[in-house]
Amino acid sequence: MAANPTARPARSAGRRALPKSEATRERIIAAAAHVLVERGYAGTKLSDIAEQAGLQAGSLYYHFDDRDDIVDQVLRRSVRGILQRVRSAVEALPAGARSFDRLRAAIVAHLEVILESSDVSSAGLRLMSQLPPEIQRRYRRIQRDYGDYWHGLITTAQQDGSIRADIDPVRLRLFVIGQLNWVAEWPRPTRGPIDEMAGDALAIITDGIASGATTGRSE
Amino acid sequence: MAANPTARPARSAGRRALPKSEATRERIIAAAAHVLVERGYAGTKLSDIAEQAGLQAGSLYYHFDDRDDIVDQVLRRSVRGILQRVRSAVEALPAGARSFDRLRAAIVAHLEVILESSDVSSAGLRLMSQLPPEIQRRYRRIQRDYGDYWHGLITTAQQDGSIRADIDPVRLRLFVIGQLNWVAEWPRPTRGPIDEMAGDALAIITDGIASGATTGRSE
DNA sequence: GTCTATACGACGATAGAC
DNA sequence: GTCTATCGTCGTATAGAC
Repeated sequence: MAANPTARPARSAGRRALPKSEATRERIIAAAAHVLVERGYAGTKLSDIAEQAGLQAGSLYYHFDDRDDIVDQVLRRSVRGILQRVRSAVEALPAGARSFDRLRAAIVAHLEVILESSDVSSAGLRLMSQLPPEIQRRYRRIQRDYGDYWHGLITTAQQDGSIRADIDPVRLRLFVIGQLNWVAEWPRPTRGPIDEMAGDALAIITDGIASGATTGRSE
Repeated sequence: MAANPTARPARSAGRRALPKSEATRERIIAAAAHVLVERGYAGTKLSDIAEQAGLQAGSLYYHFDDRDDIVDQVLRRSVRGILQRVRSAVEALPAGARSFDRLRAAIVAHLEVILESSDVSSAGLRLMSQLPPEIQRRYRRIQRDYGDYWHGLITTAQQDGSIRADIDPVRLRLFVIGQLNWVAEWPRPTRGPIDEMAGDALAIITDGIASGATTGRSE
């Protein structure tokens, strides 16, 4: 609504052809994600975003319509980014990979994203509940896509018998993803190297915490 | 700091002897918890709390010093309540209960609290990250007690071999509790009856999602 | 594109009537 | 105890200089 960049960057040959402002736009989004995760939706002030991005509060309005517009962009990239990462991790597997391994790859990828860029990516996961209904609506659509993707992985694995089928696939998914998502809330000191964390998570999720046979599933 | 109830309620015989105002104080705390969970820390306005509690914003100051005082009370009760519930659930077991069963009882109790009073109880769990450092500090002490209690349950079970010992007890705890905590974020429709939810959670946590032997722990 | 200055509204907190 | 003002502060958003 504000910007009207009549001309794209003069030379598109260089290395990437970034419209001059597009770059700071990204900086702002990254900054906003950081503040959002730390302060929550309502606690995110434009002045904080601006400071984090290295400019003045008023300048934000050159790049975005208003506060919610910024939030919107963050959320959109958040889940979209995770979906891409997870999907490409799964598709990177050899052609005939077993459904169980595809699920494992998804689990690891999901956790990796959270641990790596805990800002931009995990923002969407944690803010959902406190968002104003309107934003929540728009955003839920994107998140549903992600849920659907997982749903496919899980039901497939259940059908070919590689994972237990006695639990509703939706709940199973929510329990598993939830366990991973909560890692974003862990105090930094308790976290370990990504590969260790992934290994532990996988071990618990696939095999459980019971040692060997002690189980006792029937109660 | 404001109130100075010179006289306790005249008759203490009745049924409970509630200092007249003590009752509304509780209403306010419950209301605040509700708003906090829905809007986040910064998004919680006094006017919302007041409305939810059935009085005017200004009236809140008769019962509390300021906004943060209210938040403080909510958080304090939140984790304190969960600890009590979980502890009493564990202690309700027969004297010589196996460590594994004690852990199971804790898992179920923790989940139950979240599912029942998703407001007051889960408030503390979800707000931690977005709280201003000062409040966070005071509050972390209480939460540490809760973590310690779990730590005891887990290390004991690891030592007597009833649960796997190849995963750091702290991480094991965080993964398990995290999985349960995230249930508070589930959309209502996806949740089921408490006992079903508890059964599923227990099954996944203890036995994992892999079907029988397919495991593949080594990678 | 980014700045400074400012208008405007919203919310926390206080004062005093009832 | 709870209400109805009201003040002061802070944050969003706009305007206009650079």
